[in-house]
Amino acid sequence: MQQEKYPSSGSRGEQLLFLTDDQVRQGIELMFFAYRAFTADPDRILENLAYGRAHHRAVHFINRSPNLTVNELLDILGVTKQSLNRVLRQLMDDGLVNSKIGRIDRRQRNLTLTEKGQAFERELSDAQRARMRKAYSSAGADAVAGFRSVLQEMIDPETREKVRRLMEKHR
Amino acid sequence: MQQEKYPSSGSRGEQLLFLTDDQVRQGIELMFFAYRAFTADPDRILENLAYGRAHHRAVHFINRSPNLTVNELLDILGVTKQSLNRVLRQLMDDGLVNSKIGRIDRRQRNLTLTEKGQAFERELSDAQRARMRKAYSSAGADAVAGFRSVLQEMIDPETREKVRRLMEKHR
DNA sequence: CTTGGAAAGTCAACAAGACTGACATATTAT
DNA sequence: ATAATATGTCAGTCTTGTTGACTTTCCAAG
Repeated sequence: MQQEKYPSSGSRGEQLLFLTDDQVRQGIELMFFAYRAFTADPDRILENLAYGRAHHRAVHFINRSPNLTVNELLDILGVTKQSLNRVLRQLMDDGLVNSKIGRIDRRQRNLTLTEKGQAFERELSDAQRARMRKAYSSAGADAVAGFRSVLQEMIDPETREKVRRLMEKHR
Repeated sequence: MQQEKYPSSGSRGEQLLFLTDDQVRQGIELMFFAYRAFTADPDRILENLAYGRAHHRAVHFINRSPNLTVNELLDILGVTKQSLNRVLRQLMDDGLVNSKIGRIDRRQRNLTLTEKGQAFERELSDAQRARMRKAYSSAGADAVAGFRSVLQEMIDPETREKVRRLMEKHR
């Protein structure tokens, strides 16, 4: 969280300054504080509605990829079906999510948001996007490219690939 | 998670392209997946030891700022004292954390890690730092600067200032 | 010097959201 | 016909957060 210090020398050490334990530790702390800020706005909305982060995540990805199946959503979220089922049950009971039997494979359930669900999603993501957009524009386009690149590299290649495939499937 | 598309035109719209909803949504998803990856390595170690993320966080900040008080730690972590107390109790009972009565204000408790606690902290942070360092070196110094800058901007100014003060107090 | 309030600790009850394990049902694939 | 898959559900556990109530210790201002 401290101010970064750029040395003026042209030594080889300078090239790797961003890899010192101290720099890396600062990155770790930034991730902690930034993630908390990142979830703060939707959390505030959710706590008035008897929903939690789990509902937000489900709604986000159903909105993003309409008609995705339960298994695909499980894969994205990385939780157990029992855990997800509780959340989906509530969302369906409250009329935010629809579940249709699959056309091709009738065992599957294709999930979509109802209009009410879409409004809910928009309310949450508007709050979250506002913060993100502000951070983006304060930091500038080059910083955003760097931000994205470091986060990408942090994700395991298998996860990255798995998510990439799912995202393009539901174009 | 999709590939970024840079337009070749020089229009004014280009300047703000990275602020489209789609770009911002991709950033949001990156935060989600990257944070999960970010905590995965320490989580794996913790689950064999009957500890959780809360213990990791406490140990991290006690290591980072030896002799910080319970109140300061509460402020950093943003949880209730009851929640933190349970965690600290376990860590003290297990001989990882020491609590000394404050010199100036005897109501305060100054927290430090025992040698055992330091070893524990190192085990966890080595795992986490390895991923971070790898992401940093793959992405490069410029990307790291951008990464840090965007995360900084995402944090509320008050939090940023609060943490900055604490960090420099325990230099 | 007393008293008010801050810092810390503790107890109890509760909830969200994760987990495991077991089992049921429908449907598809072999 | 049988095996495997996709989904749903019941029951129980764990971590980590919450509130509320209460005590002890201690500093500082009246």
